Amino acid sequence: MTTTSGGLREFDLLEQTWRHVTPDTARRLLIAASQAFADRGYHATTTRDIASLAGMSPAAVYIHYRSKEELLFQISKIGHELSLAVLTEVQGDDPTQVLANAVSSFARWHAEFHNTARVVQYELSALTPEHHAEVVELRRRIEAEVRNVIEAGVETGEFDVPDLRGATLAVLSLCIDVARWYQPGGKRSPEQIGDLYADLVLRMLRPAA
Amino acid sequence: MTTTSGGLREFDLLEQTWRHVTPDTARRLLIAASQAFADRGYHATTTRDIASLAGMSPAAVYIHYRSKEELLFQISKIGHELSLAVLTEVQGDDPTQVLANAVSSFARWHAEFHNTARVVQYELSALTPEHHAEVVELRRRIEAEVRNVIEAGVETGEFDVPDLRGATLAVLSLCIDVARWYQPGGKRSPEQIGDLYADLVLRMLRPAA
DNA sequence: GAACATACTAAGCGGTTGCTTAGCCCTAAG
DNA sequence: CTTAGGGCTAAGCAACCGCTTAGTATGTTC
Repeated sequence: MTTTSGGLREFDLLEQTWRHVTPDTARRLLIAASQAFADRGYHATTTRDIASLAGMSPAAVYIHYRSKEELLFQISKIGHELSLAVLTEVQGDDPTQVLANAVSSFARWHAEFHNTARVVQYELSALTPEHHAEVVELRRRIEAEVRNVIEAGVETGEFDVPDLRGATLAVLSLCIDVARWYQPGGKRSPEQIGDLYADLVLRMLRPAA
Repeated sequence: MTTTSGGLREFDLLEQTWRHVTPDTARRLLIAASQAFADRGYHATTTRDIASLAGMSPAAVYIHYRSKEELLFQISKIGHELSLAVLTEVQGDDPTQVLANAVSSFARWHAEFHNTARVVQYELSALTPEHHAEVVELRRRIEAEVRNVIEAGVETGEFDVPDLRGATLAVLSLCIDVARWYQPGGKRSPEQIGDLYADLVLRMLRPAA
């Protein structure tokens, strides 16, 4: 049973994202770090902030993670994998349905899990070159997933796009940017944002009259 | 005469944005700061980085600016004003033309001046509450400018949108996110991005067949 | 040429950073 | 009861942070 209180609801969503991380203390540190990184940014967050949010001493961080950057990498990697999974799990009878579900789910994910999404989308440059490369490969697969759905719709004649890669870029960009402007207390729920965006994207790709 | 070399071309664009700032040294510091803030982020940039990029000693910063945050505020304020001006200067015979020009120019600005645009879009939370409020007012005017154009098109029947504020949000979001993914060496020029996006947005808002 | 103003630098201050060290507490096997 | 080991903390280290102070070089005014 989840509560409806703002702060606790936020915490529940973070718990949901990181539920597979063990042991318990390592998970609490990841949750604290993703909260802090999303709120203040990676560089503005101190290891003392993270430890304090997790209710521990500053030194406790280094029992479970080698460095502050390793904490960022875990969040970024798992976050990318989750957002990719959201896309690969999408179903539908035809490209129109599949794309509508993909956009709806992907945009909704960036709203609902905007904390994780912000770290995923805006802290790439703080990763070490090796970790950055690993994450870029996941991003390539996310882009390919969306491009393939649009391409399938072009082949059936359901979509009409002048520039496949350009359209893919725009669709992804639209969904990703939700993480920037979304606010939990706002007038649109994550579900409503997903519906709105699925509709707008289908309008954008439909053939002319 | 501008050079075609990457690094110098970038510097020319920054010069163009800040050409009204005087004295000379204050402008050089602003250019250095916007370069560094865009590349590494505000919090990851030190005042020594900025001074060094401007070819001066760390103390020189404080002759022209009260603090590092004041440097950020100047960049953010002027940047917001410039991007608002891009929208207000747009012309056209009908809402369709005006919106196409607005989207084309606004998206193009976020590509061409992606350095400034990144500071404008991603460092809001590093401003003091007073400076933040001042900049939020400019953002409100930017949103209103786009919303009014779309509304005008809905009234003439040129556009068909199920949700005016939702459509405005999506159009703005699309253009703003250009600053995140644009890379100077990429295969699309700022002009091409502007054209692509104007086309996609008009497709999104056109009435059904 | 004396007096002043402006633009800058060298040096450094107090505080904070990521991270380490040394040791304590608790559990559990021998 | 002893001993070993993992999880944690108190204390602190070296480096770095934003910013200040004291002083120097240069040009201008009378």
